[in-house]
Amino acid sequence: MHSSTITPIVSAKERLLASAGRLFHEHGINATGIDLVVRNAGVAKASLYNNFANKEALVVAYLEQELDGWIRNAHALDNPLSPRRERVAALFEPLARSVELNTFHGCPFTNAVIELPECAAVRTVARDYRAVVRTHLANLLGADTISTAASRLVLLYDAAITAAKVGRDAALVREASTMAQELVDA
Amino acid sequence: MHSSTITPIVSAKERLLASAGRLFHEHGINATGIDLVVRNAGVAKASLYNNFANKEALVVAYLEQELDGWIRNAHALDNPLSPRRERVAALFEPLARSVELNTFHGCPFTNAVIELPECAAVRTVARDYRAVVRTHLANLLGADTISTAASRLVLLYDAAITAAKVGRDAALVREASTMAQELVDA
DNA sequence: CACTAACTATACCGATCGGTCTGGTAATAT
DNA sequence: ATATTACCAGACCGATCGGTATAGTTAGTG
Repeated sequence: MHSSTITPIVSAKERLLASAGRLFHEHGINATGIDLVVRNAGVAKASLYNNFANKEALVVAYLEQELDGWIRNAHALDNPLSPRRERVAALFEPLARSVELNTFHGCPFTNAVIELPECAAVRTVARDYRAVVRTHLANLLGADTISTAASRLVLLYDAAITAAKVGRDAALVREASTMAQELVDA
Repeated sequence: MHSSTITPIVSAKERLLASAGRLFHEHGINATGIDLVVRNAGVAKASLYNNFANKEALVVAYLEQELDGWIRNAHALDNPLSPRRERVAALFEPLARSVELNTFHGCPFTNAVIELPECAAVRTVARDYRAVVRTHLANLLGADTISTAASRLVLLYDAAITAAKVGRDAALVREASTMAQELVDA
């Protein structure tokens, strides 16, 4: 097989995921109807249901895409040769910036858990995401990582996101960054 | 005037707010339809629209009620004569407990901001809430409060809530509590 | 060529949403 | 006695939701 059909330059599935990624993240999952996702993707409604069982499956695929994006972004921002405090700052500073630009729409996983509190599949991806963040932050601390320190970094990252989303306070985000930097330097 | 009508033991408005408080908080705002709120309150639908302009007004009233509740609860938990670290613990520990009991449904204000991201009135109450929390935590730090320390306590409280809601991790909530206790003791 | 597979376009479905309207009851105020 | 006020019960409305069905198009494959 390996892509037997040439089909459009990008497949309907890819267009749908791109559309869902934009709309779900910017306007929320419940506020984004299937029809809008389809129209925005420039795709037929049937193509959605050929590629995804239902809206929930699309949401899960969207979240998995976001998780993948988080990982790639975190690696792109990270320079393992830099001092630890700079590696921390590189992770937090874009958050503060997007608050200032009013482009921050919250953590996709937190948002999804709150919007669909009874959806087990959403909780699963959210759990995966949190494990990934924890691992990334632990690596950043180095081989001598104490479990407690990694937990504290996770908490500060959580805090920064809430300060950004609900508080819309870039200074508060930077204060969280400062705390995290103090932590990794200790 | 001052309560000229004796009417039912509790007014329709009170019953509606009690119903909305339970349902919005436990199942989410968007997932809770008007009809359910009305039925659960044991009240006529018209009574809802006699007391509130629309669902959004009911949501705002619900949030104002939650803010009032937060303040009263915070004062009830707080003993100004206790050491600072104990006063901090008293605020965080119930959070950890409710995670263990699986009764934690998240911060009503954060949830509302995420569920209704374009509702200005919701953002206003959320802002009020955050100001109240900050003031309470600053008082807890004492008269010699540095602004930075109060910000850090706010961040740790935000962190504990996310750890509780998304992570469902009571240990993580207690780690946030420990960080906050270290902060107020310094 | 015939076949299949992915796709588009759109009509349609039942359910549910927020909100309105009608009509009736009970108690207070004048 | 009569208005007024607060309430209840429930039919009803248009809009929108997630999801299905129909029918036709396009392009690569044996």
